[in-house]
Amino acid sequence: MSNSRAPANLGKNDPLFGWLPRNVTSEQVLKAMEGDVNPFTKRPHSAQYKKILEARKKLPVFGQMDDFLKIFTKNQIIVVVGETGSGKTTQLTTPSTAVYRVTTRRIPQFVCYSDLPHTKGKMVACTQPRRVAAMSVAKRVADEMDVPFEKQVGYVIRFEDMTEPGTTFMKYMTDGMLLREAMNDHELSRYSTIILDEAHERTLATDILMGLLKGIARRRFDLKIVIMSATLDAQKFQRYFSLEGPEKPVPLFKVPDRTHPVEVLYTQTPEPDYCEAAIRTVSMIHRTEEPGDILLFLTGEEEIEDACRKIKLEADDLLNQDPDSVGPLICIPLYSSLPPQQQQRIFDPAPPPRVPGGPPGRKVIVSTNIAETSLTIDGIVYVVDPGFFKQKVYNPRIRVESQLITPISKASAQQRAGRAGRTRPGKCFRLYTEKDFMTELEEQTHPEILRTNLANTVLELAKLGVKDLVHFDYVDDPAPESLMRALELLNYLAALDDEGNLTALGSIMAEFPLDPQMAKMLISSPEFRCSNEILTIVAMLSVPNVWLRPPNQRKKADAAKAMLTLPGGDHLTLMNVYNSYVNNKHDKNWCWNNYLSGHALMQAENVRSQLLRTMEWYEIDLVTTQDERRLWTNIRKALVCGFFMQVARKEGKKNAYLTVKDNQVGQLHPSCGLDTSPEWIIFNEFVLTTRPYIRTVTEVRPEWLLEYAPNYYDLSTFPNGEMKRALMRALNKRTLKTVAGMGSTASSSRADSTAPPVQDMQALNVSRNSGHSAEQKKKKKKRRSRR
DNA sequence: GAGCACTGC
Repeated sequence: MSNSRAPANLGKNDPLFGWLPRNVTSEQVLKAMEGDVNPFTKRPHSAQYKKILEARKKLPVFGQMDDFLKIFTKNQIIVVVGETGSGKTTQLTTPSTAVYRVTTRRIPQFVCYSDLPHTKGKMVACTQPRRVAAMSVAKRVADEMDVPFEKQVGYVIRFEDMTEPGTTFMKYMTDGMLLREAMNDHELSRYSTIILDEAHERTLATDILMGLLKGIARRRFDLKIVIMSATLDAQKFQRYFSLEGPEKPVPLFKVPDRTHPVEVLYTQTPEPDYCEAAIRTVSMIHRTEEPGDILLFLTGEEEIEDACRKIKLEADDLLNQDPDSVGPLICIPLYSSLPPQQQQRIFDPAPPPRVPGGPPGRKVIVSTNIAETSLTIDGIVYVVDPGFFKQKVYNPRIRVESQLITPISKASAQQRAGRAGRTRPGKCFRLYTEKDFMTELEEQTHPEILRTNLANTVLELAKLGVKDLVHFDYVDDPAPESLMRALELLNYLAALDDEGNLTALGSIMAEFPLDPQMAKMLISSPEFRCSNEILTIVAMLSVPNVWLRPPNQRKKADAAKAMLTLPGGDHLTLMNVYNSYVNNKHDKNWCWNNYLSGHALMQAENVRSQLLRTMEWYEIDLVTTQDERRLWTNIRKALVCGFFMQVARKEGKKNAYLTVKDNQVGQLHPSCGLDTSPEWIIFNEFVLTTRPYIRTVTEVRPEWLLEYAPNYYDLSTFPNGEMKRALMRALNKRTLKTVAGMGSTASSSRADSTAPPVQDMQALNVSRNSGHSAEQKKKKKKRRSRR
């Protein structure tokens, strides 16, 4: 075991070195905590720390730390739950002045005092599902341990590595980040203990990490694992992590989470319209309940904005009618696509009384699920819970993801209610009956792995060295159809060979933080001499929508968008927007005047430079063709290399398109910037909203499909129909051209190989397709005449 | 002629 990462100032004679980390007792930890010198920095404890320590000493809660250390030292894997209480109320046990409560937050610190990762050149990792949590918790823990932030205690999230190699031993990180590390270090050998926090959220990354860690634990006896979760899942994890079989569950440590009691009220009868009922309830609280802020949960942007308007109207009416008994009210919307500055408004104080001594004001926050876990707002006393949220569901049969408004789970309902009791006792109004709560709501929200497209995950698993994806030890097995769809896609992309093994190309694809289609397109793009452009397009496709469309300025916003739109296709328009943004020196005012989200564009720039670093690492050239006439054609060919499975052909009239092989009918989305409706298109998304829509589209030529995706467009296996006939016509045209003297090229030989290795892609020849430019000119002329 | 729940790499 190497000590190279241990701080240099730690000598062999250090008393800490003599500790047996696995047998540490609470007395030893207390001694270390109370000593003059901080054992982690070797510097004197700060005055502030000593003051806190004095207060701690008065509290008889150290017994729990002892219990934890006993369990932790004796076992390789344990589950820790924070009991949020159940049933109608939660108990208030100790006053909130308690300085050294044992909470789930403190567990990683106890782990450090016991594990002493810095003495053996290792680290303790603690994962979080969200970036903000990783950052803020790391900061707090550094303070509590009396060590400098971003030194001994640091964090790693995408774009930000706030750790110091050799010094940091307590590392907070997002779950996705640890998964990335595992791709290149399958044993996670840098860590002596790994803590998975918020495991009950069951994010895709946490689920995969759980499977990996269980495997690593069998090989690395020196690795300890702590799973932290809400109560409801505990038994499941205890059984899952048992290396000796589910009848011998791993030990559980319970931490009481202290919050204020929340009174939960149900409606007597079901509410037919939850939005209307929600507004009515907020109004009722405002009229009849004690002062205190309100949090209302709705499902999406439109609902929220609408509710805010109505609540404000009603409250203003009330204020005018009866200024002596009700105070003023502000209503603040909260959802993730709001610019950060507007999100900050939730921390504004409630408005003051209209006249001195009059009834106090009230703040109402109308929010999506974001306020359920990601953002905490102090001062909330009333929660209004209609019982719904929007959930992503994936249909592997037609390969479509959509958002559905669905009832929440009991666990979610409990979490929402808890938001009312953070500062003082509160009330939660559930807009459904108690009977429905008991009988209709599921215990838990379905884990993400059951509801999502697994293409990315399967590629990650392959890169993680998992040989048998179907029999991998999942906490919950994903749907076999989803796995099959993912394997199929990755095979067509040549990331996996016919035996399901990772190819050289697939290995590089996995290194990019992108969907496999986009990674493939980016890696292929130098062959078309347009990697510079594809890089931009990929970055733009990786960030949220850049187009702003404020409800009262839609026409202006649409006009601004039209100015930046290129008729060639939405992908080209995205590139144009990015280039204009850069040419205008990243000016926020320029963004604002053009109804563009400066925030999203900044993100795109960030993503672009991150991807560029990966490209450089793998020596993928950044090039732009000198022949401008061909640039757009080449970009579209590169699109085909990644997205050949997302192609549709025009069918009949009215902009209806039929997707290749999946046979789904969809319309061009109204946001689409094409000025014609071409026969063949390639699309980025097929979305199911009020109708099936095809979004972000660009015209392609059928002969490119045959040429760059010969396996998928193998006409001998293609289902009969108009689509096949159209492709046959294209094939015949191409054969004629080839015979006419362009000479045989790599494409004909490639048609038979299943998974072209990376170097084979060098064989793609760009110079062959000059024949199309004449056709395109004709088309342009046609377009112009129609205007 | 319409939306984008929320994360994460």
